[in-house]
Amino acid sequence: MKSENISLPEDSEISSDKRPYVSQAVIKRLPRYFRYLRELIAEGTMRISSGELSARMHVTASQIRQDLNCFGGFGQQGYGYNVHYLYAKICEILGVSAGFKAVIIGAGNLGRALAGHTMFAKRGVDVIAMFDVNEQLIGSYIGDIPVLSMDELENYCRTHPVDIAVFTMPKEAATQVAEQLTSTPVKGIWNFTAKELDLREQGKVVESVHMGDSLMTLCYELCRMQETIRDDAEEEIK
Amino acid sequence: MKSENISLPEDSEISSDKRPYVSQAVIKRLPRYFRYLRELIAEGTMRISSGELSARMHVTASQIRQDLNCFGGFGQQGYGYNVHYLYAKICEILGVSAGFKAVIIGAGNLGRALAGHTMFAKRGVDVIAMFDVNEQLIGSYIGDIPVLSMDELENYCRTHPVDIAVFTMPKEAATQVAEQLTSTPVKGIWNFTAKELDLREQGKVVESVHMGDSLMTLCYELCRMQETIRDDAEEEIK
DNA sequence: TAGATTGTTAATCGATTAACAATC
DNA sequence: TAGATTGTTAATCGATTAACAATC
Repeated sequence: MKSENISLPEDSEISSDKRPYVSQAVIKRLPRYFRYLRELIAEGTMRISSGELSARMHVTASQIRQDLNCFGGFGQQGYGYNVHYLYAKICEILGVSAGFKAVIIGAGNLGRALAGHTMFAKRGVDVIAMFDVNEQLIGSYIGDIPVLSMDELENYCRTHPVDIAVFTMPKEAATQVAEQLTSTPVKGIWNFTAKELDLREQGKVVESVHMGDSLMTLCYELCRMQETIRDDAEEEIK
Repeated sequence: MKSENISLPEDSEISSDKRPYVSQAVIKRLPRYFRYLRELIAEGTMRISSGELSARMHVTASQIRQDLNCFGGFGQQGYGYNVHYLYAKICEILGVSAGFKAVIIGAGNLGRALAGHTMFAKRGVDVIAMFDVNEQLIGSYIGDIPVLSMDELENYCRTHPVDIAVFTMPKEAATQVAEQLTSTPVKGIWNFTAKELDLREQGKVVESVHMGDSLMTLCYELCRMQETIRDDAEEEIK
């Protein structure tokens, strides 16, 4: 940063520069960069150009450079990008080293599938507890994660540094649980229920995994495919 | 449709009209319409205008009309949309009545979570079998879905009308299983593994649920939120 | 008929791609 | 220095919104 004697303009520059608008389109692509960079590291690749990466990821080199430059100049002209450095930067942007703590609400199959997944650890998220209404499960452990009673949820979240609540309980409970979390430090909901939640007013972020929507997109594509086959067959007859 | 005596121009019109380009952006929104229409039906609402629906869904009325008109004029001037009719049309577009059959590959927690879900039935997809390598599970039932040996997968898919394979097994197996499916009638892969699959050359559609990406998006938002809080605090000090 | 609301065209906005000067 | 590749600006492309004529 250039040092100037007049500090006022620089100060105001920082606060406006610090939060440049990054479009949702770019944000949604960041995790994909994260995955590919991990792959490159696993392969032992030290450096990569936007051109090489674009070939691998099936996107344009231009887009890669454009995306990365939303957050700063991570590359070097004539050289490309240092894989380790770029990965570190992406991790920083995505909060991998932020030490976020999560609880899973619902210890059914889905909750257990997530609890047993390496996904959280890979992304620096620490799952510290699970909650369920099932008396049979309360007190047990899934891996090394304790299953606690739903009755304790609110109190637990108030007395522990929980950042994220993962919603894997039946969707009927979603609204009520969301309410219980209003006065806790939980700031993010990772929602697997079909219920659409809007907690912006409570100052919480909701990220939903709409599995049903994904399935329907697949079905749509299958329909189009069948149409194409049928049309081609008709074309044949002609 | 207006009837004309000269039929040739009409014929060519149909084949070019039948597959109008529908953007990915529109396609990704269709399942959301599906969900809101189900909600309206459950509430007993018979008719809705694009304006009312837009308020509910937090999108513009213009977008709703634009989206729906990609597939045809489902509304009526001065009236709006008949909820049941529109729902039927959306179902048709999304293949809800196409009778797609699916198999789930991997009877672990995730596979079982999906098997027990109402999601498939609601979308007209019939899960007819599950597959696993675990001898303990083979021969058992999850709900009314039989768990079969992975060894039988290829043969089963060849002798049954399977449209969709759901990938819930460890990601290490993804490529190999995809290969096993090449010569089967399976045309769609619903992929829950972190492995990126491109099976366009084999004429298959892949729809992936990248849960890890979703989690990272949430973490990104949490980071931004914390930044804002910190910045506001600094602002306070000044 | 008058009012409402669609279907559709035109205007705007944003995101992607191309191009190239800067620079390692 | 010459070659390579970034960072960034400008051009293009596509998606969203606005507007309104058509029409129920």
